[in-house]
Amino acid sequence: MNKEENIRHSLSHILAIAIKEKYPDVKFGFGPAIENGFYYDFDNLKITEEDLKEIEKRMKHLVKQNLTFEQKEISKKEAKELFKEQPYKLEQIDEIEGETVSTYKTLDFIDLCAGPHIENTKEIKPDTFKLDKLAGAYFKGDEKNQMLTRIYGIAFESKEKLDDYLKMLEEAEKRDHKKLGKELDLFSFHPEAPGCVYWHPKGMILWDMLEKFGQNIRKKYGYEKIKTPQIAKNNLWITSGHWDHYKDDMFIINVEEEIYCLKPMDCPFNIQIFQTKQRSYKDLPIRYTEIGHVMRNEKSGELNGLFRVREITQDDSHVFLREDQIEEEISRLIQMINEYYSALNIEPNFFLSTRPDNFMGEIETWDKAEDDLKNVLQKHNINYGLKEKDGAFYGPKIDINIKDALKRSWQVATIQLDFQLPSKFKCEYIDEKGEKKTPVMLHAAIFGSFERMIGILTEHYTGNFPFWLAPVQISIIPVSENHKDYAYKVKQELLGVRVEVRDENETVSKKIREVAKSKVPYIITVGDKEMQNNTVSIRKRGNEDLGEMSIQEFINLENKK
RNA sequence: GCCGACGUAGUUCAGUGGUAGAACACUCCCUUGGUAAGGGAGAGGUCAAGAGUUCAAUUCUCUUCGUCGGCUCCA
Repeated sequence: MNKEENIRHSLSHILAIAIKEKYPDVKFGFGPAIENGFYYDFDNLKITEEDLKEIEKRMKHLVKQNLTFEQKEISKKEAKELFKEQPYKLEQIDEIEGETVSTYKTLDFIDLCAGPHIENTKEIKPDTFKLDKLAGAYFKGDEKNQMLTRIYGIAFESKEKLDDYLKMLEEAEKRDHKKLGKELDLFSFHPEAPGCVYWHPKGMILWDMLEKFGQNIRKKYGYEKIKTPQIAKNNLWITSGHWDHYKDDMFIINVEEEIYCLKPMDCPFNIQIFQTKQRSYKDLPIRYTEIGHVMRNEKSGELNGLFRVREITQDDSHVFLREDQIEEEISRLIQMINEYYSALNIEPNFFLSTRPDNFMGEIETWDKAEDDLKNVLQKHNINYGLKEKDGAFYGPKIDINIKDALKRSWQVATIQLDFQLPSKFKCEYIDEKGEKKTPVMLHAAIFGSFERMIGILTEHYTGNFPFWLAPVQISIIPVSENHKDYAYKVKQELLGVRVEVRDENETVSKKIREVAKSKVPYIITVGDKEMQNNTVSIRKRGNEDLGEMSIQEFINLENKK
């Protein structure tokens, strides 16, 4: 434990004291140190963000009193007597191992807490922390439990570090894809279709380029493109097991007294295509890829810009294979993922997600599947985190997460190893002995969804998309009316490049300003000089003047990269 | 879904219990231009929607919808 963490932990304790003074009847939950600060959960606390200011003031006052934290181990029996009015603390006492529990005392406030804390609040400078925001949070993170009121604070060792953090938040705001999406005219949302994206022409270029980029790589790895229905009868998902797990989150339509669903995922359809023929072991692996439009009724509070939508477009793949092909095929997928993300200049963070509580099938099968995934990760020397119990109900997964501007982690790519669905659907192939066998299935998405990926990329590049992705690649600004024709001539020579000619009746400065704000990679200016020399003057995004050159010189320059 | 904050012109935002404001964008006119805003005029709003309190509500209260930050969830 480092000092900063001790400070944060101690501040949560001080927060509890300040709250207790003003709201004597509160019940205390947990109050840990977290990244960038701390929080404390309270029950029976009705409070608004307005009140936080006063509490923060009181905390600063308390900190200045040079208060001490006295640690004391007491017996569980003693603790239960001490915390008899505190139901959440009593529950914690029962869960702590051993005969004694640790308490910390400051003034006359005693908290159940393993610590450690700093020794004295004089180690905390009042200008290094502040209360941040309010949130509801379920006790122990379980939806079935009571929702407590959580107060978040941010705290650092020094004012400089706090200021750096606040500055990072400010910068993150500028990178926010929801803001950039509006400014760069990429997409919009409307109240009539919450969680569904309206793609504008410029956003659609990003989409199309990414789709092409992805499909080219998929082709190279032997994937064949398919397309499957948007709605289907619910028995399909009863068979797959999704109905049991997710029916509340599916969009359901009644048609002629039957129940249809908007498809929430593509897998069963892929299986049905596999089943249209008798398959030989020699046919495997069969690799399908699909741009899958799936609809999931995500809870309203979970929607978040492009990161969490209800209408999701996955770059989905399903591979049917023999057991002896598992490692090789997963290796190929990892290779493919690395190829994608290195081209996008993004570092993928790998995770292994293991068997959830509501799993389908046999534990032995799961253990083997998890081992298979581990082996491949190790073979590729990949450092991966563990997401325990976070697998799909039909199989464990390798997930790839990427952080947004606010450093929140979002799952993008996923590789899922599935022994369950093929057998649920009685999928089979004929092996070399002429016997029927059930294939294994891999589910994989590389972007995850186009929506989320475009959100992530927008924040990653702060809207400064690389040349190949930029919706407008070059803006040509004619200096005056007389140079318009030449500007269009230059445009014609830049065949296959997304070029716009800014010939509206405005000053050059103004047009430069507008184009620069729209983050176009290159600005070409043409006037008398260029017309005479048959050249263009080029300015690169970021205000770098490349000077005058011929169009061919410019093309060579960009191609070299 | 839950907790909290927010919702005023196309956009970014002021503002008020008594006829609704700016900047940018838009339209028109002047200007024919050399690297981040040339000048002028005009148009544009049921102040998210609904209900209540009030002589009067964009402003106060409640409900609904939406957005954001968390929690939960994420096949």
